[in-house]
Amino acid sequence: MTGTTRTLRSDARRNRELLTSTAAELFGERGVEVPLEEIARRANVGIGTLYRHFATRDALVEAVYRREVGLLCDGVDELLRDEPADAALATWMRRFANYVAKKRGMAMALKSVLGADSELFTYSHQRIRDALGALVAAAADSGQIRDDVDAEDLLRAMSGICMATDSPGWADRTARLVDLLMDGMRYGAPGARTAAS
Amino acid sequence: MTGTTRTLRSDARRNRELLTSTAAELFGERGVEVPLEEIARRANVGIGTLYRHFATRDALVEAVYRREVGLLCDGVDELLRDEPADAALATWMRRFANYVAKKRGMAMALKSVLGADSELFTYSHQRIRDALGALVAAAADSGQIRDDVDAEDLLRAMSGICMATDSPGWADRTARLVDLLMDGMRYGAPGARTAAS
DNA sequence: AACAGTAACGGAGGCATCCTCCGTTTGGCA
DNA sequence: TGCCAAACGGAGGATGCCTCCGTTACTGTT
Repeated sequence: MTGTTRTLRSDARRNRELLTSTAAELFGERGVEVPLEEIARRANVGIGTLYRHFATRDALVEAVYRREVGLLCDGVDELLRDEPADAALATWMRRFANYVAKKRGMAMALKSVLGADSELFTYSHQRIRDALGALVAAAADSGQIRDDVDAEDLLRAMSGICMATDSPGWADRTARLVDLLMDGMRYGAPGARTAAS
Repeated sequence: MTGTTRTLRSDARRNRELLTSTAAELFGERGVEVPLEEIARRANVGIGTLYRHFATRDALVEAVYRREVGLLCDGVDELLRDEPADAALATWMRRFANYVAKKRGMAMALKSVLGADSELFTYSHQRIRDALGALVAAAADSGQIRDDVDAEDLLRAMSGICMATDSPGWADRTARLVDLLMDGMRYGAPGARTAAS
């Protein structure tokens, strides 16, 4: 019924993927203004192919953005497999901060085109909130943090922390703030390990 | 000592002014993406002149932004001369909302280039806060609103109101909210006129 | 395995915009 | 009045955008 999902031919799917990942690289290296021709060249496809998949620059930026949010959020499972839940939570928060720092330019480019209330933002907010929610739940379940931490609140706090990722020394400041949050969440948790002291 | 203020030759000053006002017009009509050549043409100057005054598009956008903030804030005096202080305050808040609605694209363009913490934003925030402060003080002095209204708080409220200036019906909603704020400020004021009922 | 048929590809080329460069003009001072 | 640095204007080279159409190669069929 939805119909939209007409299966792509294999080469088309490959090229599309190739284009978004290449674009992600280049956007990261040199900002959203890189010539589309260069993206196509680096991905070893013709410029025509790029335009068929992404009719406008914004469409490409949007696709890249979606992909990045996806990668960030999909990382959660692996993280939870590899470290204790509280460490995983801390790692992910740091990763999130880095992500925001790197992608700022892209987010701005998007906003200027879509208006802050578009479906894309609702989607990515939800996506991120869920990832964070999973981490918080896991850490709370294992008793490593308190069980009254709300993911939405935590996300808001993170946004605040990430506001100033261009001022000098932001990396350190961010790290300290993340630690602070972690300590706050560990305080009074069943599993005891009350940080520092 | 500051040196920067080397006096411009009269024709240069005239052209510079002409360029910013023309650019303001065109940005308003068709967004920040208008060809620079067109701006130059409409201002009756050569493209070279435009580039001499504004080395990059961003420099021009910034100049226009500064100018607009200036105009908005300078309007306060006239407003206070022409209407009672509380009406002036209301008018200005409405004007502010309109301004934000119109200039959103421009602000976004700037942000994506400057980072949210640049001097420009500090400056314009201060400028706006002062304008609002003057209006609030005047209205409080004349007893038309309470005297415990903080301009900074009011500005924050306005920002909130202006967040959604692209959703349908924003104009009406904004007007109602401004009225609401005004009523709130009038409530319990010495000069009595407690709105509605 | 050979064969459509069609989805997808590639890139030349036309068009728009950017921005530099330099010959010409002009305001302002002595 | 005459000088000259400051300012002007716009031609043109460089770059990037995007369309269009001839070519390539998946995929389902016999």
